[in-house]
Amino acid sequence: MNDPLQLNEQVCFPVYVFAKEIINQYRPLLEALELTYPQYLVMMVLWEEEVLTVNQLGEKLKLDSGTLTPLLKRMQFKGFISRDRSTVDERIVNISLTEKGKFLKEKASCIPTQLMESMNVSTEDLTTLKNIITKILKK
Amino acid sequence: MNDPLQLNEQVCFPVYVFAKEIINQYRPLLEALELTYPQYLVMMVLWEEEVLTVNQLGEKLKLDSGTLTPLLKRMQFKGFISRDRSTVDERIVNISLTEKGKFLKEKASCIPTQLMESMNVSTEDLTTLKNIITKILKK
DNA sequence: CGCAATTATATTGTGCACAATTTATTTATG
DNA sequence: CATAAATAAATTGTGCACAATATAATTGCG
Repeated sequence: MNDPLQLNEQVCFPVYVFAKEIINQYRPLLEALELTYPQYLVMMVLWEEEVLTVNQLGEKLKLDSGTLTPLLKRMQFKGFISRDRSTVDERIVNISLTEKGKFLKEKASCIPTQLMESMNVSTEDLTTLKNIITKILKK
Repeated sequence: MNDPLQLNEQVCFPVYVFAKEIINQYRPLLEALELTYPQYLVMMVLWEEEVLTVNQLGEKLKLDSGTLTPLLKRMQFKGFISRDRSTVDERIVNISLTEKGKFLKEKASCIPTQLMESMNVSTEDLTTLKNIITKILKK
């Protein structure tokens, strides 16, 4: 009988390493766009929706204001987004794309394909992976 | 045709969220042992091997000295490990368990089971997950 | 209306994670 | 043997990630 307190026995450790490895694969591609991986996630959400509150971004990306506030300030400083406090409800900060931010989508268009190539995985494994993880996360 | 630059289309995003979620599930369990997740990984390796250099730890855990040095200092401060510069080769720092560190294994023994319960996943999905990820990481 | 509870964001503090560089030691080579 | 190259940790700096708390605005209830 194997010791469950062994690294090899763990499922969580490969997941942890894999997540880091994905971000490392993204890094050089995103560097060309002056984005980090979490910042790229923010951009993806905004390319879909244009305007979102900090809260809504946090719900979609599973990040809290302690992470998002400084991250968004850095993105604002780089000119990709603007942060505007709502006049209707002054507690709310609306995040929207600048023109520069909108244009960035074109430059990013090749990234998903490039990443797939660099990971070199079958589409089948990828869908299985996604399905299982999504199922688990639903709880 | 779907836009590949949409969050829903991504496989990487669920992996990223899942990895964070795993660590969040561990957090309350590990807090009782005064360990963080990366520190727990170090302990697991040392429970298997007793003595390892910083480099060897880094290879097993896929972490570099910039991460490990301060992390190991915190673990030393808490009294779980000792850090001893090798007399044979003074570049090397050997990491070993203290008595307190060895005893901690008993307190940790219930963690794998508890975590499985809190995640509430079938063993089957878990093995599939592990197999796919391990296959990808081999490259 | 007035004030307590709630909500939205920001701040503070700790701990990774990693790139880039530095320091110290060891090894290999001319 | 001297010194250049390589190796092992440590340091520095940036950027998450999250807990805990603070601040400010809004809502709801007596």
